[in-house]
Amino acid sequence: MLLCDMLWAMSVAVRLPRRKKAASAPQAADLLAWYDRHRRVMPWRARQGERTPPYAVWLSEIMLQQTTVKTVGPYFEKFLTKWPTVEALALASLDDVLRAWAGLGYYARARNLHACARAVVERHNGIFPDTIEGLLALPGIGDYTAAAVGAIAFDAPAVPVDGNVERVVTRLYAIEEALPAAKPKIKELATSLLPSQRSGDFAQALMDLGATICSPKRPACSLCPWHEPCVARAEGRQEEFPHKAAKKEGKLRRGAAFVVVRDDGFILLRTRPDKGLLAQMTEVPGTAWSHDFNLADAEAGAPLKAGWRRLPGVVEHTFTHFPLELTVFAARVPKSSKAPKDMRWSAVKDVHDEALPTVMRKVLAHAFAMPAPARGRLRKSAR
DNA sequence: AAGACGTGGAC
DNA sequence: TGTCCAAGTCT
Repeated sequence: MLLCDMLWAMSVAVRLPRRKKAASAPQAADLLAWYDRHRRVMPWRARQGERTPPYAVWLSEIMLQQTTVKTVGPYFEKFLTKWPTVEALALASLDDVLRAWAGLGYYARARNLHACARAVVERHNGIFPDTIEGLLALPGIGDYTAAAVGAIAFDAPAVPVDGNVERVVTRLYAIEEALPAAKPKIKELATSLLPSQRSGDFAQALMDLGATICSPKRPACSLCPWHEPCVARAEGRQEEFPHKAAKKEGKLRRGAAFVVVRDDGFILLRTRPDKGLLAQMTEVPGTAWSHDFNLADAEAGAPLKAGWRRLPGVVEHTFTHFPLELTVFAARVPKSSKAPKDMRWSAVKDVHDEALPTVMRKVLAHAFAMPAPARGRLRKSAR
């Protein structure tokens, strides 16, 4: 009797503070336990308890910027095979790196990747710096990547805040402020959850959680290790977060592209300017891409005199900030034809080795009536 | 500090 | 089909 009273009193004393159902603080341990059971397997991710070398962590993180895990996979393998060390990559030519990167997008990453490899070799004796500040000073490494490489490669106490982490944290705390203004607050809250050990696992766990459970649509809250402390979930508003500032859409631009084939099977190519869109990538000659492009004037922009014929349809491509429609002209010229200034002939059979961005691969596919790199982007008939 | 900077996949 | 978005950085 007395014992029962005591136990009852104790349980009340213990439970009362939680009675409010106020969300308890999220525990890193719960996330890490979930991660230990559900961590995804990826080419750059070491087995449990092991650590990926800094070079591989860095390479994967650069490739993963705004790019899906699935897309990155083959590129990561290719780069690691071709250039197994940062020294090897530093020794490569920029053109070789751009050609290997072609198709991945955001080509400034490839130029910075190359510059960063050289900086690590020249300024750090080939050893990646193990501090956030040291990493931040390298080209192509910003807030996110410095924290990611620091945490994953060196277990530095940092939390990388990417789209996944933004989603997880804004839901966890029901942050009403919109992105990107809420970024500092998110970073602060995420850091407050960081455990004293296993920074790298914590970072990857956060991202895995965002990628698999705490997804943009239909998050699987019932499977979430942070189900209980999640404020958005408690309010049934998990899909509302994160709030984002509205983005405006770009205006359509049009232009013409010229595919000229020499009788012996070479096509005319050139290299784009050092700066700006698709900088230093390869393209077929073409007009400027403008809002007021006039098809009637297109042939005036042709690289050389030839019997141009306009191909039916257009090539459609959408960049991050504007959609593009390219009308393609084709011609055949004799073997004796000279390449105009700043242009060169390239064998059709080797053209896939060129640093051709996807939009240019679409143009060539259109001209040669071959399958386009991306399905469903070609309009066959247009008139 | 807002805009430039690619691409492919999911729904 | 169109829209969103994916491990962002640089200027």
